[in-house]
Amino acid sequence: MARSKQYNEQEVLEKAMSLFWRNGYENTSVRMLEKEMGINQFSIYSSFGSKQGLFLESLKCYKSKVNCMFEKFKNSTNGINDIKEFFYDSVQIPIEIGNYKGCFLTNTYNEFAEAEDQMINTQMVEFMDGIKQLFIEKIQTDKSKDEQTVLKQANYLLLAKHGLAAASRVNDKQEIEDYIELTFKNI
Amino acid sequence: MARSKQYNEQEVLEKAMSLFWRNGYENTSVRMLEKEMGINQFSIYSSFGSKQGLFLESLKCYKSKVNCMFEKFKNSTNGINDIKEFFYDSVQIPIEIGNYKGCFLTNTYNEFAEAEDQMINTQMVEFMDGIKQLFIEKIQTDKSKDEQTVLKQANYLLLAKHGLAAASRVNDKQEIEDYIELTFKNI
DNA sequence: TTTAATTCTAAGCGTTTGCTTAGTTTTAGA
DNA sequence: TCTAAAACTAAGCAAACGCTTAGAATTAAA
Repeated sequence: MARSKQYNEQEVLEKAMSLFWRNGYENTSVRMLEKEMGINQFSIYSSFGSKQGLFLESLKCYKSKVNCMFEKFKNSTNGINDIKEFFYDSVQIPIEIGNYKGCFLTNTYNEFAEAEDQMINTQMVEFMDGIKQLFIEKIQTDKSKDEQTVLKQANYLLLAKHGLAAASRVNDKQEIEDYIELTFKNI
Repeated sequence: MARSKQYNEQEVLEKAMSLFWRNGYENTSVRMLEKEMGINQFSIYSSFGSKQGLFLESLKCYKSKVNCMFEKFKNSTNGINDIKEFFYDSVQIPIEIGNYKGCFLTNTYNEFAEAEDQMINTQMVEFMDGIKQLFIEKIQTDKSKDEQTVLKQANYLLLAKHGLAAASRVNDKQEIEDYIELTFKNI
């Protein structure tokens, strides 16, 4: 009936993700994506609809890659210590996946912090709220803490996690480790 | 001999600064600057040379605006407590100056974190190194701390300050306050 | 009042952006 | 083998980008 695709959508999507991860959304042009993905603009648009569509798929692709980390985090039962482990993982795992610095999701959160893109903003807020909720649950396992303390600490750790993701793009391993250790001394 | 300028360079520079502050470098076009500054592109280029030249002047302009905060920080003599006060000021002062969220310099640091712009990168590294050095001096006023502890804590606070600046663009006053208080709890 | 230096306006330069489309090639079913 | 649907190539679209320039308007010194 018809010709079949000469590329694998998952494969080219991973290449797109890697490029978006390195450069961010605005600093990645469709021409750059063509080269990285090894397919023509027509193919990009027929498979993913638009640059934004491709970006959203790239975010999903990244999420599934780091999902094991979230699962480990959810399923552990050591309260605050799980959060600390999660901090270490969230620096290490992205390096293992793509050898790129920083978390693709948090980089995106920063890039779109005050932009008006509704689709991407929704994804980001969901992501951050999800993490915050997990933090709250972990902190609550210490029954001696009242509700206000739990919320304050969850909020503190969320901002610290956010700062960590920014730092992991620039700072070295030792600096990152010192930062995490001192962050949890305050809890 | 010749016609005189119909605008004040300092006045239009402050308007440019305000626009760059709100939108960042890449998301501010020369057309937008024209409107905000109220002068023609020709005038922008004859006064500031290039978009980058105008941006560098805007950074300088911002620096001079927040200089009082740095002076207060340098001249205080309460060690760690000065740093905490500096954290509070660095959230509050930018709001007082321009009613915009976040620190223009740190926003810029983030935007150019992995860019190749030499001029702007130099300015940013200088800025961050300056703050780090001040942190070290403040922490050293506690003679009980050995050199390694001083450096670790300085590094920790620098990353925290960085995270704070990002957070101040998004989070509310109470969240910011909780964050600062917990950051200094065990220092 | 003339003159020449400078500022101003506004059009337009070449390049890059995201995206589309005309036209060719491939390929599975009739 | 023929046909039609899908995938491909490559050229090109309008808009926006940073920046320049031709020419008119202004103004202080001669």
